[in-house]
Amino acid sequence: MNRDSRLSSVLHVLLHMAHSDQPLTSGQLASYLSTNPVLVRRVLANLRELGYVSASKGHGGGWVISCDLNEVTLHDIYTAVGAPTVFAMGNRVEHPECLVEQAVNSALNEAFLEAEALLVARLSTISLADLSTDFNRRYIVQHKGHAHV
Amino acid sequence: MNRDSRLSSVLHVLLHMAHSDQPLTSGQLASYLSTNPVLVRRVLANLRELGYVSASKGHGGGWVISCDLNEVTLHDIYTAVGAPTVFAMGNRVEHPECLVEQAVNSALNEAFLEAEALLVARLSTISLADLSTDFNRRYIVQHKGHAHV
DNA sequence: GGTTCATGTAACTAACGATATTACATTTGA
DNA sequence: TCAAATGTAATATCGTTAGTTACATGAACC
Repeated sequence: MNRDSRLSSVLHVLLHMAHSDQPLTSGQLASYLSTNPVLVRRVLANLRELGYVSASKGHGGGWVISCDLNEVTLHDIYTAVGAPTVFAMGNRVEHPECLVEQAVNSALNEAFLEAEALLVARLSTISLADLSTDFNRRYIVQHKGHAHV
Repeated sequence: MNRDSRLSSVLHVLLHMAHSDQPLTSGQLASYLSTNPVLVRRVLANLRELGYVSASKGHGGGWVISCDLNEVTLHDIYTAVGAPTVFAMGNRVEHPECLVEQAVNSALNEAFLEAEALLVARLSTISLADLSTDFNRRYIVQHKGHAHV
């Protein structure tokens, strides 16, 4: 199956933007992801409409974060990129009159909805600032005590 | 995304088999799913290799359940059909050296693994017999008290 | 024995969605 | 004015599930 990596991608570039003191172009961000600048502009366009980032054109332009990292959670970003389908599995076409299918779908749906609720709850507890803190911790470890600005 | 419905499908036909007193052909089972007999044979072949069902050829042949409904859980069936990918989302190609990606992937992976663990736990608590019981309950409700055999 | 009905399985096609690419208009700053 | 950047549409690529066709094999019934 072709897994949707937009959430992972956009978090990746957001964190790069959070640790840059100047705008980053879609070309630079794309190189971090080993992908195409158009994809970056496309996925960041969703965040721009919600005010999480802003873009400027022309020389010295690019993308900057325009929100409080403490206020935005991974669930907010998940929603911003279009709340992609969580599960790669699902029911077949519904045949509402088939009692067998009703019994099966009822059991599966309950299990999937519980798992999705837990996932959403977890994503809601993690802010972009938490990710940034974790990055700084990793940076300090790798550079033996010298903190990243 | 193209959602995998093999688990749902196979549970559906298993329950039909559980409530039939004679073998059901792949053609009959396919009509319950509005699909093709070959697909049914393909997905049931996995269960046959594990002894959950057995098939007989020729006149009067078809598929029957050959396991104890109380002993087999939805997780067993999930495993039998190949343990399909649970989530439709995932990380991009890994760049192990990028600390930003490490921080993002760490947070996402933890959330996804927790949700998957809950899903597996739920599927493990539901037996085929539970589904059968639920079907009978629905049957009685619809037929105003006359139980299905 | 021969016919019919069923599974077993390989090979191929179709459909779908995420990703990737190309192209070009628009805006901005030096 | 020119170069650099976004904005966006149109299109191609790729991988996976689902669906189809074809045919070999085996079993039951006459």
